[in-house]
Amino acid sequence: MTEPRPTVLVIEDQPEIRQFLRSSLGAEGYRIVESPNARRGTIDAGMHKPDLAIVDLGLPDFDGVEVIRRIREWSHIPIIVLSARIQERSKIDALDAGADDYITKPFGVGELLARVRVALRHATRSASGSKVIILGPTAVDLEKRRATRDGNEIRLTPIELKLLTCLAQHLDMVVTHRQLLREVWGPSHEEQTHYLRIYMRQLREKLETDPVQPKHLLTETGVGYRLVADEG
Amino acid sequence: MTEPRPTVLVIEDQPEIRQFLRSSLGAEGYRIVESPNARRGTIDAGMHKPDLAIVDLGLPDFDGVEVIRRIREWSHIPIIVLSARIQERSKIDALDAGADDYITKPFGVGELLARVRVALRHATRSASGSKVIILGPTAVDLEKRRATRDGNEIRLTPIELKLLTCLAQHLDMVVTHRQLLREVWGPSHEEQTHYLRIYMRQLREKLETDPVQPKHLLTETGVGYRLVADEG
DNA sequence: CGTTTTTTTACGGGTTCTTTACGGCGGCGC
DNA sequence: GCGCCGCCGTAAAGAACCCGTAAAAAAACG
Repeated sequence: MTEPRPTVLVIEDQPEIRQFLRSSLGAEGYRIVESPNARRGTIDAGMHKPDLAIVDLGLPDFDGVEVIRRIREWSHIPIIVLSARIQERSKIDALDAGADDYITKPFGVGELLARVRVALRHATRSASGSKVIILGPTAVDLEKRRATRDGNEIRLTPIELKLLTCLAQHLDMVVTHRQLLREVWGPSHEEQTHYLRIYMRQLREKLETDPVQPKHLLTETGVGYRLVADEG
Repeated sequence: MTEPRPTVLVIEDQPEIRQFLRSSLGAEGYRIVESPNARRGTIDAGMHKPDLAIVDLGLPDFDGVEVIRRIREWSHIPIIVLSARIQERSKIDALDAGADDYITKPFGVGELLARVRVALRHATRSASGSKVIILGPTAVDLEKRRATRDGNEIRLTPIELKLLTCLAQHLDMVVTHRQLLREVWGPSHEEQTHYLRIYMRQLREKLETDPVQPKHLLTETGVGYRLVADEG
């Protein structure tokens, strides 16, 4: 809207993938800044102040997770992680470190652009929104701790609300199991992922039209959960 | 409106955020006073007598919650808390200490200005206008410390009135157990939640049409209570 | 001294949280 | 292809917690 050309920083060592990203994103009108390694990446992030960063995890000099940590020390821009299937573990580490989303190689143009759009939209939305999220027939006001469905009030327990808040703060983005458990139950319960299964079901029961095929409270197998809201 | 230029005190250590606040609020015509740390912040608050204070929780010298306590010792100006911590814990602490609102980083201009407006409006209203709350058949005038039901006066004990006032100051919002106990009985009685149960029942008996199914004095299980008034 | 108000004590019922158990689905190795 | 295993969803029951209610004792008040 107001921004004519969002700037995307790409931190990636493999030339072919850089080429691919450059042409895909360039065709959509994004301005691209490329960094071939982690060191340059952190520097370029500070210099160019991009609107979005795409970071490969397998970098030659040091780990992509470290790049994310350093960027997160001073900036809240959305970060999308690029990972091979083998790096399942470090993918989750990256999300825990502050990344917002991930794409598993190999990937296509469509998926890439979709996630980039979502990430940028999230940035502008979280910047200028009152904290009311619309999920189909239900609306949740996190400030007032109240939820309505088709106009009628529905009751949310403290834990349900904490979970929802945590997911809403990373709207449209992935939140890992560890993150959720740490925020809601505390660091000592980081391993008890079955809590999440139970409460996600309850939340779906209360919020979703069809709890069996959720449209908003989505599960990212092996990683965490994602809350997708409607346009306001 | 009547005030030409409300003064906003910003207590924040990070220069970028100070810059952001200065430009955002300055463009709206507010006068800005900036303090880089907690110590200066409490001093500046006393010197400049601002109409509103924005306080970061993560300050270098001592905690933002402490700043709030010190300001609250002598002033009732609205205080908005700024924090990167998502934890529910510090949020509750800040509100308990006397903060009025809470913004989680990152945030945008729109959200900031909206909250500032709300806070200032709240302040001028509670300062000037005679505050009368309508709860179905009963009306409560907090200024005159009187309540009527269907026109006849009903007697409220001092504690009942304090509780009602405390809830009314955060109309439509949840007030935590601790907050209520602290305001009414003092900090040393923060644990005795059974006081609340007893007095809430008494209040409902006097105010509600059907005390068993309250329409205005609502309980938020595990958190606190909420007062909902009718539209005026 | 009598009345009003506050504090103390006790109990029952309801909600919420935790624990435990089972079945389905998909990947992965054999 | 087949069975194993990890991950997820579902269900239900037990425990823990919170809330409302009642009533008596203590304190404050005039």
